[in-house]
Amino acid sequence: MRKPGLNSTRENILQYIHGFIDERGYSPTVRDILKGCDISSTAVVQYHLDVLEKEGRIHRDPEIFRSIRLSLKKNTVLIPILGTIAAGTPIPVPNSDNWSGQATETLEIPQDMIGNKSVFALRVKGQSMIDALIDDGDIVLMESADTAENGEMVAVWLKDSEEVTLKRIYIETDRVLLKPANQTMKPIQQTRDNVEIQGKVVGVIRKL
Amino acid sequence: MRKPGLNSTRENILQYIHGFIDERGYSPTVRDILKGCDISSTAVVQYHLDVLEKEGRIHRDPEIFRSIRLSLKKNTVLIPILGTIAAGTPIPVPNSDNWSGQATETLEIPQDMIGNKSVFALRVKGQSMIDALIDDGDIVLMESADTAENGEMVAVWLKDSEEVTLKRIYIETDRVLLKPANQTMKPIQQTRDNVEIQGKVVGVIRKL
DNA sequence: TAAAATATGGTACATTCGTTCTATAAAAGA
DNA sequence: TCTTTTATAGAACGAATGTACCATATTTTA
Repeated sequence: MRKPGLNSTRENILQYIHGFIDERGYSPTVRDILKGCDISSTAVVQYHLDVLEKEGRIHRDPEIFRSIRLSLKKNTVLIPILGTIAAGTPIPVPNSDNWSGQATETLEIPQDMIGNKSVFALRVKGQSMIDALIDDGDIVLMESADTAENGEMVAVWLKDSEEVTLKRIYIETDRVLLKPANQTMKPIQQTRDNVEIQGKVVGVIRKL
Repeated sequence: MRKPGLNSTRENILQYIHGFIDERGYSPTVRDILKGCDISSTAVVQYHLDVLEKEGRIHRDPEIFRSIRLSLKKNTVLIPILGTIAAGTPIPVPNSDNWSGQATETLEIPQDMIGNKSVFALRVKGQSMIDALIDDGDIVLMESADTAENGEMVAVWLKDSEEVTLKRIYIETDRVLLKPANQTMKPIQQTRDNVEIQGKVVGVIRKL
């Protein structure tokens, strides 16, 4: 067989459909694909479309012209707003159960803001994050994680004071430095076993 | 003539097309519209489609089935990032000339973040806006305006110090109060003729 | 190597569907 | 009222297009 997923005719067709829709705003016909992919018979196109549909990568409606739809997402993504974060609140970690469509509220954001990462959103309540330049009512986009690179903005759970706060993290050998985003404010020190990373902050959205 | 824009056949058609695309993912044919809008001749549909296209509300490609596209925006909008704002920089006000496609960079944001307002974006340089919880690199969404309601976040040009700053504005009889978004910081007073409103801030986006 | 699965080609039918032509009615402007 | 514009109607032509049938090549599996 040909290269499993790469340069095969079928991947070409898929890519062609994608580009066609992108450019023209509607789907190509069998014969558009035929020309666009240098195929010499409509039956071949039909054959590959049948396979692609069985694989769930496209949808078609029988006997309806230009009805091909890609199963790909668009360039915007629906993010579930899982809840509220405030000082003293642990972050509700999303698991595959409570995830699907059950978030009472969602937020549509451009896909390039989050890349491929699995992201959820939290509404910030109160001014407790204000030293990270995050105000009451702001929405933070979070990626769940329990580790982080130095300098990343993370949500950390401080065990002794029992609160969550957003800070830039710098892990050193014997301690952890938590710096507010606001450079005029001083970093705080924590012992390594007192901080528990809950997630990385990948974005902030403020509607006024 | 019928009600100018409301319940006319043409508006029905437009709404039907919108719903059809939303639901099926491709455009209706002339005959789909015929059935969906209780019209008894394809020529009538054709006639209204011709008018709609002349009005610029739809696009079609001749002799291509299901090629109707709505001129409506999707639920995301491309915002031009017109430039950079920093302390001391006046805001470049967009006029119809420099607007079209010439902004070197654009930002795709959800349409419900700005409603119907005409909005542009500025990248914030430096920490000069940090007391308004706006950091270096943040993008502010602005609506040009030279007046504002009390309590709105506005970009104001301070004549004496020759700088732009983002603050909440409260106009009183004899003076203007400018409050940072950060409630722990004190407001500053200005005489009314020293402040010049450049625009309203309608959103903040921070990518991390 | 034989058989089965997968991929490619050629052709043609039947429907779908954009378009056009003509006629008539209703509304607006003069 | 007469004319012009706008809207509705019926029908039909012909091109666009999904689909089916058959044959053949290529690759995989046994």
